[in-house]
Amino acid sequence: MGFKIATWNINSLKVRLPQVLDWLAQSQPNLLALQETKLIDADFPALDIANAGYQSVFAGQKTYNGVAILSQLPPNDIVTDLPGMNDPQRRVLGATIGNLRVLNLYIPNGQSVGSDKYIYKLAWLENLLSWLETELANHPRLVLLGDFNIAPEDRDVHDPVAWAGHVLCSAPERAAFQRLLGLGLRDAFRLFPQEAHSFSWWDYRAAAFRRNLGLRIDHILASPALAVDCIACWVDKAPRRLERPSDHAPVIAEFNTSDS
DNA sequence: ATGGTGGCGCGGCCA
Repeated sequence: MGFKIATWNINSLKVRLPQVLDWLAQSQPNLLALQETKLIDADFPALDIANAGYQSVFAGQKTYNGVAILSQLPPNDIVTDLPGMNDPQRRVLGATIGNLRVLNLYIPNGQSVGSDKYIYKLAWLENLLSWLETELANHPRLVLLGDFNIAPEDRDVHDPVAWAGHVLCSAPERAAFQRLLGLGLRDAFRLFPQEAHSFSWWDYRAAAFRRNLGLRIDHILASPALAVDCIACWVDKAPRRLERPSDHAPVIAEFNTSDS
């Protein structure tokens, strides 16, 4: 038997909880990483999620950010910060689940190239890269997943000319993504043939989803020892079609269970 | 059209 892991920026878990519960029931992932929960921990709907068969671990804050991992097996060795960053923003959640090290990330958006938030994003990525060297050394079977707020290549962008050099597509952001791949991580989505114009996020404005004007910024990266077991990866666009959707769709990766 | 929509929370920030 294999297993499925997923990531979904749900842009408020309070609003989207019914959609998350429906999606869990239909898709039956072994693990779902959420970003932008926008809930303090005291308000996290752990009971509703437990009734759906999933344990929860979460690092929340009011109004902005917030990450959570829902899993069928218990999470251990939980981490909620990048080492060396004293950051009140809740964007990181690491846990060991079964024989898998899971790092759920809500990478900063960056707002616009050159802004303070963009500088923060690049510094954040530097800290992430340093941390990952240690994490990968300690955990051969590691998955890094979440909202990266980076479209790695032009084929991940509906209009690469219009987006050229802009935030989410700029050269320093893409270089940071390539350095993640340089650590041996594999972009699960690109391990397989995919339809052209495959995206994971569409702006709420200008009927972007209907016109498929999107970006692929939500990713599942697998360490070498895990990537060899990956058998599929896809975007599930169905939740983006619902009434009052998140602006992101879930991304799912499926793996064969390793013998070793 | 230098805009547009959505969440939070009630004015303005963030995406």
